[in-house]
Amino acid sequence: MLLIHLNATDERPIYVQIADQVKFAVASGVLRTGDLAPSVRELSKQLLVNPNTVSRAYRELQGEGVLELVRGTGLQVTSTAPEACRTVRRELVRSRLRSAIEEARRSELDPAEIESILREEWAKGNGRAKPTMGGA
Amino acid sequence: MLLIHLNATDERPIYVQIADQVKFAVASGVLRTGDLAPSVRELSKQLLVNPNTVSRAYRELQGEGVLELVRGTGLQVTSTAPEACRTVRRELVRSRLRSAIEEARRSELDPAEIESILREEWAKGNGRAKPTMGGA
Amino acid sequence: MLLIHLNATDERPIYVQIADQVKFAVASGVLRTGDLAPSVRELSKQLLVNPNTVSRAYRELQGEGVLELVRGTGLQVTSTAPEACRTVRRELVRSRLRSAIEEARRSELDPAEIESILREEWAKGNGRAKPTMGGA
Amino acid sequence: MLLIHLNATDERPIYVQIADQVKFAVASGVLRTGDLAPSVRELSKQLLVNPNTVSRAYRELQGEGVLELVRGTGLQVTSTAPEACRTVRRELVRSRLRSAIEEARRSELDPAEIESILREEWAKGNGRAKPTMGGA
DNA sequence: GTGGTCTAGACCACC
DNA sequence: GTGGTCTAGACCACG
Repeated sequence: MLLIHLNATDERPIYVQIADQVKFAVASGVLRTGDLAPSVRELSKQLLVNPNTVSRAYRELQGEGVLELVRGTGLQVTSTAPEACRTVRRELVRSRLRSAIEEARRSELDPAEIESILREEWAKGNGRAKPTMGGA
Repeated sequence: MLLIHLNATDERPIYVQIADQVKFAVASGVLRTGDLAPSVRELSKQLLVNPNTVSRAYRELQGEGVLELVRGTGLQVTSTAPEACRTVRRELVRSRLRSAIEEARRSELDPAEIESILREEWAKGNGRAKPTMGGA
Repeated sequence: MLLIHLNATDERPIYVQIADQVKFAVASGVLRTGDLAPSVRELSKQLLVNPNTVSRAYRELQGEGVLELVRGTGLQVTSTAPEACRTVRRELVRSRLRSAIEEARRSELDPAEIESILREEWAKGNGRAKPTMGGA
Repeated sequence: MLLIHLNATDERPIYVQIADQVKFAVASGVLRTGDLAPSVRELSKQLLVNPNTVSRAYRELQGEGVLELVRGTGLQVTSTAPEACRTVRRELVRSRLRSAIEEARRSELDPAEIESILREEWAKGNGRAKPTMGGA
């Protein structure tokens, strides 16, 4: 079962958050070609969100060729989706990181300080096995 | 004289961009306690923006205690602003970076790959004088 | 349904009157946590006021944590609002009374006379059920 | 020498605060018929206020017959001023108290609570010799 | 349907 | 000159 977590403080539209997470699920193999996405009703109930919102997320995903409608059955992950989502995922991640970094630069905060923040935040979520960034 | 530059591609509202840049100016000492912010009319002319929009930015800044109204004179940088703006700036930068990094993790992209993206993007904007991140 | 009454003779801006009355409504339980404030358009129609004016009142209320935006739905009374509004109301009332009294004192009018004015004005609006102030 | 104290948090225009306090000074005998009001320059220096502001206060006072221009000398307290100011003072005090009380009522705060606030605030500034309000 | 943003322009009070 | 308030109305994103 697909787990999607909405972040109320996230300023991005809910439907974008949903669509992105579906893409992530496809990229990481949680959803595979031929799998059905959760029904609009089910997911909307689970997320306590208006069905229109889920619907819109799915519409976007159809537009991007990630899901396709199989009449009488539901929305199925396409055969091209996994590959595409892996690429998309990389670019999504990159673009968000880039824009955050760019904005940090625009703030005219001391670059050294930005870098130290970056290191701290990156280190935070890493188990002791992965403290590579920043080295020594 | 305070230089503010609007970025049309920036998705944030104009008034937020203005307010943030004023805060950054205060944080970096370009505007000091007691200085007057550029007048609403002047700044609106300079930015080719409606006076109401500038006004709104300034109102937010009053609400945050960065500016205070001196009747008939203009909006003055408060005595508490510089310190506050420095903190705010740091936290603003940190929180944006953090949320981008958190989402990257949620994407279940290989952490090593995230780290490499991070390094690349950070390196991009740095002159050759500052290639420290990532170390040796 | 929330009843708001604008007072043309009141020197305070319309948007402040609206915001205050919403706070009072929350304080007195007419609006409860989770309730939606009247929509901007609806209230603006009811009060014969520009939607922007209502909007501004609501924006202040968001800034004070009384209302929060539920995207596509409306503005909801927050969980912390009722308690906060009760406190705010009390302090608002107190501070207005205090400053009026302080100024009365600064006028060097005979204190006995001030007190008699106070009693008169307080008595004015009280039904016969509440003539307690000033004792006997 | 006339002591005037401006209250920055007071929302009333500065010129009104000045004019009112001059009237209070006349009412209480600090300034008497024939006395000269402090010069515009002197008072503006003392209050750290724009001379125009003092000027405007004096203009109002001339309009109300409290001061009159004696050419080459300054602004003199008129013969009718003391009597007039005593009346005006009473009405000023009353009207501010009244409007504060009216607003308290509009807040729908429990009247008993308003009354208790009123008593507290009134008691605050009274020496032990004058705890009359509210009786026992 | 909801609110948010922005423009244009009027009017006012204050200094 | 300064900012504040308000109106009128357009456009957009979200649900």
